[in-house]
Amino acid sequence: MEKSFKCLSKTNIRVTPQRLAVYKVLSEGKHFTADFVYKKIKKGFPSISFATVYTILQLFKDKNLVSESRIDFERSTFEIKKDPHHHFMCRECSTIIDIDIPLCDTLKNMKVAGLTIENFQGYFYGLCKECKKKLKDA
Amino acid sequence: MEKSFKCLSKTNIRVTPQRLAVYKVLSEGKHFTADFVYKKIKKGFPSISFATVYTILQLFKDKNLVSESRIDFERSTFEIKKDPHHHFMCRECSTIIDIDIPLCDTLKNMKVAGLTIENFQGYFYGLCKECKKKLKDA
DNA sequence: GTGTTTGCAAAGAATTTGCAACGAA
DNA sequence: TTCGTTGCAAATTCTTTGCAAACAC
Repeated sequence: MEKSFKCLSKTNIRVTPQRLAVYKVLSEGKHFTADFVYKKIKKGFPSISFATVYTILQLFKDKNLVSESRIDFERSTFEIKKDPHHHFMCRECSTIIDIDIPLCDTLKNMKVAGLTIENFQGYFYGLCKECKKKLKDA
Repeated sequence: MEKSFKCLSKTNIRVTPQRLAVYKVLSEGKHFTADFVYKKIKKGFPSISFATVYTILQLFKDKNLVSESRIDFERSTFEIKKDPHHHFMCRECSTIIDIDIPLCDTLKNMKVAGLTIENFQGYFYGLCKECKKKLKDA
């Protein structure tokens, strides 16, 4: 019936209000810190605990429902798992943006010195459109 | 006279034994955590403080002498700054290995939605040769 | 000499853990 | 009922900070 509910039960985990709440926040499609997810849920669900949010995010990662990124050195961000893509973070406003460029073949089929590559994350840093404008005008 | 000394004074920072020590450890060319650098120095220089190591690593970063990587989500690693390259980390033994493949042109000259890309880090995850063998034999 | 750097201990921030109470199946 | 999940508070880990003493130039 409900989409979030389906996604969760599909992975054979027990569906709880807390898990649904975390999943719904992430379903907005952006990149969120654990802290942000916690605060957002807290509003409509005051009894939720920080530790629970962390536990759930970890569980979702294990079940391949979400992926974690560390483009921001200070803290992890989480997003609903989707097709492989890269990330950009603005050095001014810290906004994280998806970059949907295909991996070039050298990267995709890479075999280096016997390494078995299972996963690749491209992190791009720089200035977003708005911050570039702001800095130029200043 | 000494190579490390030259590298440091070149950037107009004061040359101290602590800074030389940190620089020498990093000069081994691998990827080290702050903790590792601290412990390594501690042996021949027992009075050195953890805070000093962090301060120095930060300074070196500012002066473009070293670069920081967060391929390991848990902690930062530092290495002497060199030509742009990527990193691989083994999911079994956590070893970090440089990957010296050229960026393909799509990545290098990328302009996406008005973003100004200043820096790019490619993080690869998987199994190193040794761990792959170990797992296969087991 | 003087302003910078160090060492210490304490603070901070993100994340994890132990455990009793609670709740989904 | 039963075992998995939650909430809480405390613990851990990494990193930073404030400040007086020590030191490079």
